[in-house]
Amino acid sequence: MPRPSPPRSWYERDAPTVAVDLLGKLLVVENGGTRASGRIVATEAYTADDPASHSYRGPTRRNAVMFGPAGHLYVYRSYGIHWCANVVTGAEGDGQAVLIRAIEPVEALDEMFRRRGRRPLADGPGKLCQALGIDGSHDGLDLAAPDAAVRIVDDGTPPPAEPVVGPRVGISRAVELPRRWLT
DNA sequence: CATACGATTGACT
DNA sequence: GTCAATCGTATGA
Repeated sequence: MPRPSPPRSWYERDAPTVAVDLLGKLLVVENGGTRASGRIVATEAYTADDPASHSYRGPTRRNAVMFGPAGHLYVYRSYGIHWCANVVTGAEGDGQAVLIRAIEPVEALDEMFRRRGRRPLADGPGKLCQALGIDGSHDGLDLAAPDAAVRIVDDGTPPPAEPVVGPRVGISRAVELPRRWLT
């Protein structure tokens, strides 16, 4: 039997460590009676000492969840248009999170296409939130709760033996920091 | 109060 | 390759 959902302590490690361990896990969302999921294939770690991180300048109303306990979902609006989902990591008050950058669709592909209206389905942080139906109402959700609408699931698929460290994208500061991982 | 801008995406040259 | 969409947030007057 796969371990359905990692315990909170799994999320309480540093963001770069959790970012690598998230690769290969399933991101599962239950919405209006339907269950959609995808395998996480790209992540990026953000810490408070990173000028590109929302937490760099301390807690604000938007990033409050980042400074809360690990294992919660930090969802923010990007460019006034898209939603992006992060997993909060580290100790409470650290301001760490891992951005889910891409998934490979696994369950409910038709539902994803219905939500997206086009392909590709989920190869970017905004696209995967649209495909899975993640929005601002999920901000602060506890991923470690057994009955949570959004969960991280370990289905036994091993993580990549050697995750690739890729260049950071979509940001204008600290582009050189090796914090983005791909399978 | 004013305003510049973004952890993106999609359309277009 | 370039660029607009679109609006909440952060920052400074």
